[in-house]
Parts: sequence; C-alpha cells; structure tokens
Amino acid sequence: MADIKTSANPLFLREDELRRGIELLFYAYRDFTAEPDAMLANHGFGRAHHRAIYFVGRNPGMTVSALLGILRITKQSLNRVLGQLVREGFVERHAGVDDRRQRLLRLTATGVDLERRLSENQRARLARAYREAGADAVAGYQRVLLGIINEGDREKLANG
Amino acid sequence: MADIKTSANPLFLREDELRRGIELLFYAYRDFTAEPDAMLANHGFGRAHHRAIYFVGRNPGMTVSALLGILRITKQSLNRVLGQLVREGFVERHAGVDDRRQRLLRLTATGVDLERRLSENQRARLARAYREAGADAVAGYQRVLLGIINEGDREKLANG
DNA sequence: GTTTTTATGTCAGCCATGTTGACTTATATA
DNA sequence: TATATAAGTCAACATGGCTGACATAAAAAC
Repeated sequence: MADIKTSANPLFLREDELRRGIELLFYAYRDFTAEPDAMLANHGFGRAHHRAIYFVGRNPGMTVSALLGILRITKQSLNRVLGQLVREGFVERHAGVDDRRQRLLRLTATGVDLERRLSENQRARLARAYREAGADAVAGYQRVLLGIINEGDREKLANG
Repeated sequence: MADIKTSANPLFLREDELRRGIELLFYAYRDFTAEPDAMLANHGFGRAHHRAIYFVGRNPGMTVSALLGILRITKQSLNRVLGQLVREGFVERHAGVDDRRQRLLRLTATGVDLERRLSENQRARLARAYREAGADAVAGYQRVLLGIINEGDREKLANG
C-alpha cells in the first residue's frame, strides 16, 4: 500500500492536515502573546497597547488612519489605548506638515524602550524557532502565512 | 557584492527577518479569525465559543479540565461560554463512566453543524494557502509554528 | 469665498471575555 | 471517615471590541 502521506502527494490537503494547520496556528499565537501580555499587565496595559506601540515603532510618523487600517478596529477603540499611551508619555502626536489635520505618531524614548522590552520575548522565541527549523522552513512559514492574509495586504507585504 | 539574503546565509536571523515573521503572524491571525467572528456574532457568540466548539468537536468526550488545559483560561471564563453552548443545544455534558465527577463534553448534531460551518472558512483559506505555497512550504510552516509553541505542548503536538 | 468633505477626537453606553476570590456539591481516594 | 479532586456558581472587576452621535479644524471642491 502506497504511503499517501509523502510530502509530494497531491492529497496532502486532506482534512487532518488542515486541522493540524489550524491548531498549530492557535497554539503558536496563544504562546506567542502570553509573555508580553504578562509584562503589559504590570503597566496596566493590555495587548491592544502592544499592537499600537509595535506598529508606531515600526512606522514612525504614521498617521492615525494608517494605524487604523492595520489594526482593523474602530477609531474609538484605538483612541482609548492611544490616548493612554500619549498621556503616559510613550507616544507623541504631531500635526502633519503637508496636511495639518493629520496627527503623525511616533514613540518617545520611553516608548522605544517599552517596545523593545515587549518584543524582545517574541523576537527571541521566533529566533529560536527559526534557528531550529532552518532557512527553508522559514521561507515556507512566510509563504503560507502570506497566503492566509487577505489579498490587499498580501500584495503590500509580499516583498517585505 | 555578495547577496547576503540568500536562504543559505547564516545571517538570516537579523532584525528585519524577525520583524517580518512577527508581522506575518499578526496579519494572518487577524484575517484568519475575521470571518468566523462575523458568523458567530449572528448567534450572539464570540471567538471563545468557537474555540470551545472546535476543541470539543475535535476531542469528543473530553473532560472540562482537558479543555481548560488547552484554552488556558479560568474555569469561570470557560463555564460562561460552555454554559451558553449547553443551554442552547450545541454541546452536551455527560457524567464520566470511570469517574463520575467528570463531565464529558461532546457536540450535539446542531453543534457539529455549527462547527463545520464556522471552520469551513478557515479550512478553505488554509487549503488555498497550502495549495499555492506547496508541500515543502507547508512542512516549513508547521515546523516553525511548532517551534514557537511552549515545550510542553510542542511534544504533544509534534507527531500530530 | 462659501460649502463640503476629510482626519481626528470625544462622550456615552453596550457586549464579549478575560481576571480574582469565595463557596458548593458530588465523587474518588487515602 | 477524612481529605482531595472535578466541576459548577456567584459576584465584582478590567480590557478591548462595538455602535451612534457629535465637535473641530483643515483641506478640497464649487
């Protein structure tokens, strides 16, 4: 009886393979966010704060709309966490230069520091996983995740 | 000038590569959960209900403690959603046979139906991503996600 | 130059889902 | 018989989504 589980087999998309892919994503995301969540709790912050800090740190000078587009939440939800971050000195808002209605976002020095501490855990975790899996596996990981993402962002992220 | 970005290069763990890995995981999870979330909202349910239904469907007859161990939430949080699912006829609880303190969980026919409809989207999305990425990429995707997961579950899931 | 649209912020209230802490019940085990 | 375990419950609280309504300033259209 032929081995129907070899990687070259076109039937690799059967139910079990998909179920496994779904579960691995659940477990990985669960463990990936657990430690930063615990650190954030000490500041009275939550995961939403981490996301805002992360993307502002990644895109200094980004507009509020751009951040909303990434997070896919309402501006009311965003402003709750963004307001806290501004009031507590982690994020700065400055009027845009060509469009003065815009509020350009950037991390303060304190914000940069918090972002680094928060993501350190995730970077270390991912670095270990990458190292143990090897470069080819990393390419596959990226290719599949890219395929999961909706078309619009997939194109934007494709050559990242 | 040599291409320092080839997949064989040992420097592939630099900052940018890790950042990309983090962001792909964020975007993929965001889009992976968006459609089931919308369906659940029509039932007055949320993502927590989906997780409970999914894992009970996957492990018929599982105990409450086993489910708690997977979801990593408190029993109070779980019981809120589990109670709703039982009251509304999606999940059944039966006393265990060898240990009658246990409540063994399983989906009703209605529950099986809901689970299938909820996960259909995710299975289709993942199937497309798998198909387009190819079997080698799928293996890499699984290997890296497995590496992200904490040791305890990693061993349990390794030969899944 | 006036009107309209856009970018952003804000107030109020609702819901889902996580938390802690205290307590109960039934059953298994020592 | 005493203790430990599996599960459920009540109460209160926080985070972070949501909707809807409204305000302000600046850009863009007319």
